[in-house]
Amino acid sequence: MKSLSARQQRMLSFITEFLDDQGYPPTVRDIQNGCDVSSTSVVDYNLNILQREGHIRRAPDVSRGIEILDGSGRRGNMVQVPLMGYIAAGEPLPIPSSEDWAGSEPMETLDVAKSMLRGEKDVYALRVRGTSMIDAFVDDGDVVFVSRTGDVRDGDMVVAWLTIEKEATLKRLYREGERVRLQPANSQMEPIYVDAETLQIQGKVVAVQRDFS
Amino acid sequence: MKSLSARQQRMLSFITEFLDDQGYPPTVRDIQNGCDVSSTSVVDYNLNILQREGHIRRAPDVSRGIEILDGSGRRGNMVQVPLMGYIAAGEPLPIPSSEDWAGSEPMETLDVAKSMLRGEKDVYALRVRGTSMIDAFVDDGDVVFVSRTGDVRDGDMVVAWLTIEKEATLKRLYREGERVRLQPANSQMEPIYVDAETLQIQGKVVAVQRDFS
DNA sequence: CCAGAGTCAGAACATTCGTCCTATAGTGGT
DNA sequence: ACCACTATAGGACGAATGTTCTGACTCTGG
Repeated sequence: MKSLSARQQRMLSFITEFLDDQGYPPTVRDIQNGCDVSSTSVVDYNLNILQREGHIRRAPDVSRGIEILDGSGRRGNMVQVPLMGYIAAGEPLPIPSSEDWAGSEPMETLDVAKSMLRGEKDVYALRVRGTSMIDAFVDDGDVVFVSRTGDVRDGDMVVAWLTIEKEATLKRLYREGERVRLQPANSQMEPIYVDAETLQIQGKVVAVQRDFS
Repeated sequence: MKSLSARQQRMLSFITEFLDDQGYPPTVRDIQNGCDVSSTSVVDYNLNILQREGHIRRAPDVSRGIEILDGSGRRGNMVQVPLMGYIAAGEPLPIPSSEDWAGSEPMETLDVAKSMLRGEKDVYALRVRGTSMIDAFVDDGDVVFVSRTGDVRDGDMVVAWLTIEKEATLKRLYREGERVRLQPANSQMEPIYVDAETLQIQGKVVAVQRDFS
């Protein structure tokens, strides 16, 4: 990939800014004016180079048919994740079944980059209340992102609901025959063992996020 | 704000999907075909309603001049944060001065939602190596987002470099006259006190993120 | 039943806009 | 000097596209 000329770099950043400002791409003549080019043919010429080098994609015969490929701040790279409620030891978990959730009212959502979700689908978020998740390095106020996927493998960090103790907790899960070993993320703490019957897995933890005010 | 007719809702979601797929907005005739409308004038008519109700913004006489206003998955809501390197106790910190950094090579970047950065500017990211940050609830492999802003107030979580011990650490900072109190986030651990001279503040911690593989 | 508002169809019109043709410099290689 | 290649201009053609005009259909309230 060759390096871009000054004019080409200027055009590329102009297109990006124009897109951020206006919400739609610029025309050839917009670029011509914005970058002090004296002819539309020069813009066309350099746009083709930008396309050849993989920076943009052009749709032929389509006005404003420019798509920016690099710089991943693109629209499709963001997802809105529903914040379903709180998770705390001793409190019942909001159990978001897919159907329930599809028809439910629009609730608070969090914007996150798709890359943060590791390609997991069907993700929701829970805010941690209290310091009961300390053994998973999760503090009061943190947000955990949970994937509802059924595919939970040994060693995954899961949201577990202990039906007897009536406690929600974040642990790494290992199936050991009849029983299940729940291993804290914090190596200084001991694992606990429970009967597989007394455990409900609410989902796999994909990411944790902590903000400071 | 009136509720939208079925056709208007269909048009709105069509525009959104078209934008995600193509990277640029649809034309009136694209919408006409995509939503099974028999005339461009009907599309124009309903687009004006969508604009009046605040869902889109139209630029007059501009092809594809449609900007989607609601739905926050918009391009401008994402930022690319440079991942500057590692932070670990005992290792020197990469010190990204603004000038240094502006001219430096393109490095790995992380996509994050703007909302996660709490409006902080001049943010970079560091990956935590080792378990030396446990007292800040930060584990090996976590990513911390740091704002280079000069505005650090008492109680803020900061990236501190102890020049004598040659250690990097994450602590809450309180200025107490000549000396500085560095308070771990973990309440079970004791604060440490250092001379203000032996401390370099590399920035304020804005957020922490942990991914599971 | 009628008036008026809201919605829709079809077509024509005037721009906007991508593309292409031609021409002029500059550069490096032979 | 000659040629190939790249970058730049100016302009013109034709397709793409927003806008507008006319007419019709439905529905509601009086």
